[in-house]
Amino acid sequence: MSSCDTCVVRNRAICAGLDSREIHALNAIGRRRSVTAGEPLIWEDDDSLLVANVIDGVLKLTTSTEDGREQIVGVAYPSDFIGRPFGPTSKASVVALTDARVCVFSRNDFDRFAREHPELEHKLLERTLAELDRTRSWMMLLGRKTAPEKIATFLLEMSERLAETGCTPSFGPANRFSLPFSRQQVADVLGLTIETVSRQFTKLKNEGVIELPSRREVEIVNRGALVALAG
Amino acid sequence: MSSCDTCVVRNRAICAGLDSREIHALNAIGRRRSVTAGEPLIWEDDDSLLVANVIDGVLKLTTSTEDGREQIVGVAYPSDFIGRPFGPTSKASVVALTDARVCVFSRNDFDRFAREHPELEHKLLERTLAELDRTRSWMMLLGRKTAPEKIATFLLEMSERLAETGCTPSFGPANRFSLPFSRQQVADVLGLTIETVSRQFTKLKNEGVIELPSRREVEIVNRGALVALAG
DNA sequence: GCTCTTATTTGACTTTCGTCAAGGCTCGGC
DNA sequence: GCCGAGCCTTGACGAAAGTCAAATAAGAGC
Repeated sequence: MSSCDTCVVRNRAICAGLDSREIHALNAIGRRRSVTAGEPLIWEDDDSLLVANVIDGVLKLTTSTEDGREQIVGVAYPSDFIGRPFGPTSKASVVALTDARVCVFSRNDFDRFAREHPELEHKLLERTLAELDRTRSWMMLLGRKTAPEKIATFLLEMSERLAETGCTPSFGPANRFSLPFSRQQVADVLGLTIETVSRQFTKLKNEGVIELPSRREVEIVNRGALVALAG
Repeated sequence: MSSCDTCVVRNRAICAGLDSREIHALNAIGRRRSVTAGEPLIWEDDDSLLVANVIDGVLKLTTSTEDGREQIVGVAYPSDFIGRPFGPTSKASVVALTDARVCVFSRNDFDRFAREHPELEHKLLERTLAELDRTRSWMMLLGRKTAPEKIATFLLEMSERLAETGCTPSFGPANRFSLPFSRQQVADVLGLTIETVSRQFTKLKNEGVIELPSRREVEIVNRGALVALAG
């Protein structure tokens, strides 16, 4: 039995739509790998040339300047695809935010397989287009929103994306969730400093918009206010 | 004779790789359209549901907040693909920066055609992946770079992208070029205000890094300095 | 339960960039 | 060549967010 048969993201990842023979072939070139929180999967500039599907956990995609400033340019959740098939490798690191399991492929193997399976390429295309949309709306946030707007937008996005992840069919956005990010990582997503993030969180708490039961936990108390603040 | 036969971007756009029968079929569902500078091709939120290839000219992709702040989230040059095939339409406007010619398709027609032509989907996938890379590196700029760094990076990128456009094989980046952007539009690309852009341009001119022969013309005098400033 | 390490919060101060307000320059039309 | 509308530049000022420094709190390991 191939590990794909028991894969929890089998029907949501790009593998969906492949028949059992194809799945078997794909399984033959891939392997499962666990990554512990904080561990890198791909380094910026490395040419390890691998791509992967996220099975479980959350990973960040980052780019950095030489002097160490970091920007998180993407976040990968279960069923998301990671890496850069075809053409040049992109200059981004992938690091696990939580303990994670991924299904990795050598880029060459994956490229070859994909070229032979249009249905897979189509799934990948749809996913990439959706990711581009999301990335572009994040550009608006980075370029034009104020710190309070950024924080509000971020919390709303989190409440949606973390709700999707669950196995139970989601009933809309979650009002309470555990952030997969530290304060510094939130800052790296939003193009802010850790101090500004902290101050904005505190401000929202004092205004009764959110509760912060622990460092990573967030509870949205007044969603309407958050939506209004998001701009 | 189909208009594709004389198309100047025929070998660079996603149409490349299609055989003459396929090109004929694609030609049948598309039509050429001219857009004058400033004219919109797609409105944010409109469901005109069209996609297009850029033949000639430069167009901007923008998103806006309700209160009128604008962010340019992409720039389309000749041979680039515009629009959102498959799935929901993305909330972005497309407006011509210069007079432009595009080859437009109804989204439904295009989707159907693409699903039947894996080679075209593959080209589109490669293009979308490349665009995602570019967009992500722009996120780093928006989130983490200072105004001087943004301006320097912008000028270097312009000198590269505008060089590619020419018919003659490009000999590296152009040192003198005509910006397809007004100052306000440069500000909208970089997440700055028009005043800050103007001040930074003036500063670079005073430092002898660039020359500004006219409003839209830029000459890079000291590329090394610009690279150093870009961070 | 205690201690140590590390993340987070908070405060005071600085810097950068945005805002507001003139003024000047271009370029297209005559 | 002259005129005028719209862009662009410049200056003075203010506000938002960054920096630096210290205090506090939360977990991890014992």
